[in-house]
Amino acid sequence: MIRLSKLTDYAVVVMTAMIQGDGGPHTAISLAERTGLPAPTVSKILKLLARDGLMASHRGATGGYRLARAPDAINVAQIIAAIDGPIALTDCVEGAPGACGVESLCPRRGNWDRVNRAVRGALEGVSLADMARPSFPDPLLPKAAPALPATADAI
Amino acid sequence: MIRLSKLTDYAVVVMTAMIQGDGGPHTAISLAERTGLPAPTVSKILKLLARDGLMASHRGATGGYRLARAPDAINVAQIIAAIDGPIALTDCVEGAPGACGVESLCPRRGNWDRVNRAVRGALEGVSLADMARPSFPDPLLPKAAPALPATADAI
DNA sequence: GCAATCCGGACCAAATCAGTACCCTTTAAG
DNA sequence: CTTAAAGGGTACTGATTTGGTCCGGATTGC
Ligand code: FES
Ligand code: FES
Repeated sequence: MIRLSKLTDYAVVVMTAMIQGDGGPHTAISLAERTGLPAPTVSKILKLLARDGLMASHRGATGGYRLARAPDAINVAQIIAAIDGPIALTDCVEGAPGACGVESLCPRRGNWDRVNRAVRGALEGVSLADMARPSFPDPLLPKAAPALPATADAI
Repeated sequence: MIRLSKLTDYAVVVMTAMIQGDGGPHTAISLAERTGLPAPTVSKILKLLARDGLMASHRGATGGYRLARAPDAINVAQIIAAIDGPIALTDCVEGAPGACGVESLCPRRGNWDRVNRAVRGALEGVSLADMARPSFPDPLLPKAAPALPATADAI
């Protein structure tokens, strides 16, 4: 299974929790209470998100975090990049020499970039606003990725 | 970084090495020599691929492995599924109750399926034949995923 | 000044993964 | 029939990554 780190999952939970509140700033502790996640973990996530510019932080006595942009201007790719680092599936990515142990023998160094690009594009097609929609049983896909004709659901 | 397991990377290396040989069966040891990977690891990979029907194996004295299908009839999603298991980015996928610890509080259970579908579609758009192409500096994307307007290359 | 809040990093335990080894079954060659 | 060569399966171990926690310091409002 291509594991997305659990922290990234939590990040989406926290961010959607912020959407549902009013526009005011949210403190890390209040978000932890509303999401049921441990407070230090929430704090860690918020810090990572703020570092990448997805959150606007305000220090001091009445400080807190706010979303830096509108929910539909934030996509899943950005959240993943903030928590897990750049989106690259393999070690043999473009700029890293010597990362892959067999690169001297492997004639296909760099072709994973095509895969990376495809995945990245798919992730950019899903916004935070999409994730925040309460539930949608129908596969209407109003603004998701261009819906390849997925061969089967269970691959 | 969304890590794809290193074994999956190796699987593509091994499979492309098979393409470049003649049509005859390849033994695990000969493939290990040609790819520079340790023999037990190659054997393990081949076993996994054979179990999922991507390889045709022949036992006995003159046995070996062959590709079960043409290179352009095998896509990256299938290889990943064979090595890493089903493609699902998060623990909170459709059929797993209790997998995610916060599911009772999280109102968005199941929305990750949209992301999963998008990624899966992107992966299905890249075939093994694409990966075997010696090198392609141009982003023509002859048969890759429908190319969303990627915002930037460095996300 | 004081209290509340964010900031940055270090730290540890648990889970996962890569790699290896072992033994069994199957098949073809001699 | 016997033997050797190859895949099939499983179990084990060390290394790596991850999730989660903690603490001291900086910043702002009351
Ligand atoms: S360089 Fe890593 S797979 Fe070839
Ligand atoms: S159920 Fe897992 S994120 Fe909500």
